[in-house]
Amino acid sequence: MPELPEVETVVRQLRPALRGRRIVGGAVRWPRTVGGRSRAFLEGLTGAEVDRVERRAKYLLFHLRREGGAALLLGHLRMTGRLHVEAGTTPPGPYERVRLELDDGRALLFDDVRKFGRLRLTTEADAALAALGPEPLGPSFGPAWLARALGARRRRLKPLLLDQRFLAGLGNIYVDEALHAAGLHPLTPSQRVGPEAAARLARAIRRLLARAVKREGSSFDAFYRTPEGRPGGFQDELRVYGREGRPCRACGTPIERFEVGQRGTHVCPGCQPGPR
DNA sequence: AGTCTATCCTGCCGGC
DNA sequence: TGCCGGCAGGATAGAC
Repeated sequence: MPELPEVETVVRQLRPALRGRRIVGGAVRWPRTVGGRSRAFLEGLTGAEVDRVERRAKYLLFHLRREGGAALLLGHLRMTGRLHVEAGTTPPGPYERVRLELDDGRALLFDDVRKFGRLRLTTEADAALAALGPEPLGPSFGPAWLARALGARRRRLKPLLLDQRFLAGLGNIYVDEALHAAGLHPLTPSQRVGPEAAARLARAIRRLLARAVKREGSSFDAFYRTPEGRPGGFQDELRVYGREGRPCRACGTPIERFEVGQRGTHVCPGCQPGPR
């Protein structure tokens, strides 16, 4: 599933192909992907020039220059979304939901098997962006911030770390991996995590994400591919996610899987002693 | 304030 | 072999 490292990979690969390009037309094959108003969506985009391509949490930000002023095309891949640039003559695949034609004869394609992904035309003041927590690879996140933030909440670690308003960019895979790397159990109440453990967790999160970006993300199933069509490489380095019943690479204890907040959760009982 | 449930979707897998 | 129920999962809304 696309989380921060996967989205960062997509942004990095799309950036050179899109910067300076003008959108000359397009087609919406599944209106809900763009919020239901396909006509307004395409009219708002046609003629716009892509200024910058950036990432914020798991969102892709396409900053646009238009005659009527600046705008923002906001993308979210959710579970199975895929954005890639292909020749404009590429026939639509079975899961193509949106296509934006570019002035160089190519096209930006949005494929999405499960149709949860979204493209939305908005502005930089979008409420969804304003509500996000800090970037785990950014300057405001670190051991001190995390220790204070965990103490200020009374929630179990896993749902809290998945909450994008608390910290933006982690998903199910990297939360499980970060908690294992820090030796923390997902059910631990956040206010019971001391400064030392919080520092360990903060460092684990940064190290993990940076490494995963380097490996172009994790391709755990058939869904995630980079825009250039390659699978990521970080799945080879996963220590708990998807490894139920197999021995922990650190201590040999079989990895266990259970539900936390309706999420498949993986722990090593040896490395991550339970709370209480 | 925090937790739980349902919703959106489809492909895939296990059971029969 | 084939049908079918259940599951996975990011974000969000609403109930408790």
